[in-house]
Amino acid sequence: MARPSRREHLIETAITLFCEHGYHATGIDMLLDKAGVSKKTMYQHFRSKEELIYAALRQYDGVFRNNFMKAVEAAGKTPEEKLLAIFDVAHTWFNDNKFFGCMFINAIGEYSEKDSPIREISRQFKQLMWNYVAELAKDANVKEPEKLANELSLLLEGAIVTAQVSQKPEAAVTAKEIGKKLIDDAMV
Amino acid sequence: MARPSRREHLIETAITLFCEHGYHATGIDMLLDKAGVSKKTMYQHFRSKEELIYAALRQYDGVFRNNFMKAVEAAGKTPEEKLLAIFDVAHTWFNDNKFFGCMFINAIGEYSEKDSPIREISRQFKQLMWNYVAELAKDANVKEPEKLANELSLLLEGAIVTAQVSQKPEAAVTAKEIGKKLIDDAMV
DNA sequence: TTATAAGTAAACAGATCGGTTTACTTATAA
DNA sequence: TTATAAGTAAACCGATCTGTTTACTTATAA
Repeated sequence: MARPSRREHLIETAITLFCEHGYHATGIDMLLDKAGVSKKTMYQHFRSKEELIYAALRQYDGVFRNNFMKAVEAAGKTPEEKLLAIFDVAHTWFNDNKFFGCMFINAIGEYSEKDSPIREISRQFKQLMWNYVAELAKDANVKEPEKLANELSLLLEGAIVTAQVSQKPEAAVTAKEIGKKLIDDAMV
Repeated sequence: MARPSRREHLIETAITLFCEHGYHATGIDMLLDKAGVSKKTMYQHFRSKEELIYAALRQYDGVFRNNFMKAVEAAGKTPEEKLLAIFDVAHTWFNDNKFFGCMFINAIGEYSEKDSPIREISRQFKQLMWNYVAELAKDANVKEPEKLANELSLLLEGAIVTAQVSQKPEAAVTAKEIGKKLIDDAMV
């Protein structure tokens, strides 16, 4: 038994290393050493490194969005508050010393082939995040919820990259201020 | 002679490949094959692959900012127009079929060590871009030019990543609309 | 008890990595 | 003409890459 545990642990380790060092730079040997799992076991669970990358991205997709949404719901009561809380949650994220930017943005940088499954997963993740923002916007009864979702999503991306590249976690505050203006403008 | 030509050509090739495939995924052999330059010659010009990466980033830093600023100046007369033109220039960039996101953002994703020279060059590039936006903002006599520079820079980052990951070059339009609001609000 | 499934450690494979060296070929300028 | 600098092609190096295989060790459940 103990089957789910091994697989899970490999994915967890993979997420950690891919986040910090990137995908090509993370070797299988290093990963297995860190995970304390033998090579045979890994290749029993995943057919290739790419399969492990897919699994890691898929797992992270679910976990991240779940945590993110929970944190947003916890931080705001009304839909408007929740929309703004997005940036507070992001701020907390940026200040984590294990913050290395968005795993999916980083993945796209290393896999540029247009039909790559890795790109597809990343695109889907962003779509699902957008869906969530759009839902909140609809709940808030704003004029054009999808437009507002576009705007707030773009602000979030900008904050993530600014926090990552320019080492400015306070980019979340800038994004929040802009977001507040846009939400106010969009309120009926 | 012909010395500058070889070095330049290696850097040009490096920029192209690093942009499209990333840094770790681009092997020296592949690069040299594409450049039509022998290995010995390359290692005569650059002490290591990392040195070539530095040189490529530095070159791209200069060229990109020069082209970007020229395009912005050409597209707008008044400082306000120029501030908005940033997003038009970005839009054109996003629609280039050789658009693979920002070279520096992608670099950060592969090199996470805090004191890495690659990170430093990338941080500097973003700083210099910010400086330019801040200059334009000052010329436009807005209330808080540096705050506006923070905001517009963040919007630009957001647009770049959205165009790259979600394959939506029209993110530039979204960013421009938000930018217009912020500029208008900041006008004295 | 014993068959089975899942694990480990480690050798191995072939390719590729970054980087060096050797032998030969230009081109140029004194 | 000839010394020099810069180039090429290709062999070579040790390390590392992804992935496979072998031999042995658990743990579990019939």
